[in-house]
Amino acid sequence: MSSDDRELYHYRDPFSDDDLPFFSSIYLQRPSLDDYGLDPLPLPIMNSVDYGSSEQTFDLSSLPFQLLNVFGSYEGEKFMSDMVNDGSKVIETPITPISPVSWSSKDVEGENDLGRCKKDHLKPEDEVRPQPIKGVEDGCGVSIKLSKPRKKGEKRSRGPCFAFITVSEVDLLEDGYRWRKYGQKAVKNNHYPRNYYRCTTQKCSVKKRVERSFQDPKTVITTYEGQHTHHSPATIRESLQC
DNA sequence: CGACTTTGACCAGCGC
DNA sequence: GCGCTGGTCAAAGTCG
Repeated sequence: MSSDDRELYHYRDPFSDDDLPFFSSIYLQRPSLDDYGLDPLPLPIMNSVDYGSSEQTFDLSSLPFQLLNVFGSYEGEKFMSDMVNDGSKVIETPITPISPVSWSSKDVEGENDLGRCKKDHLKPEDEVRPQPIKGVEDGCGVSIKLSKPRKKGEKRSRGPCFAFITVSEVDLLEDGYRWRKYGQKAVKNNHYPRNYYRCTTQKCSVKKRVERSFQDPKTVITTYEGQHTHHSPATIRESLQC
């Protein structure tokens, strides 16, 4: 990726605190857009991941940064929202072939460069232009609708999860929630350990895994699992100030 | 002293 | 069944 591209994908001004309430040295990028032959396009803002049949939403708007790529799963099936916004349309890209196994650590294992992972999964003709799948544009942002029936004999999923890639100096991105580290594990094919965090709020079972890419140490892969049963403490703080 | 991190042990799933 | 690997637990240590 060229330096110009990196500049394009900076989350606003990385050296200004004005629009970065939690950190100032992080920018997001499409890690492998070039691999698809896609041109850089204006950034969309994702509002939420809608878990479809469960009628539950993970509020992405609570994250203090824009998401460019979201990788996730629901009921054991993967999706990738490779958001391409041409000003009027948002195209979402399924990860194909859809795996019957849940998107747990095994799926991330050895795929620290998720861009390469996607390329491996996609046939050359698929790389030319993503195939649209269900998507909703609500005027000010984007939601991902997920409603996938579980196949018979499918391994039980631990629940909806999604991951996104950031380029960051720090492993643990400040997302407004409080996390307690409960484990660290060396993972295969990566000399950087994987860290396990749990939301510290009582009765909230959200977990996240954070690992640094072996191939690009600047890249941090954060995987969220579950849904918060409460509002972000940071959001509460902000509302109190208003 | 409470909250949090560290880290070795344990367990389960999976492939062979 | 066995070994490998990832995920979690829990005791001990650290920090404010």
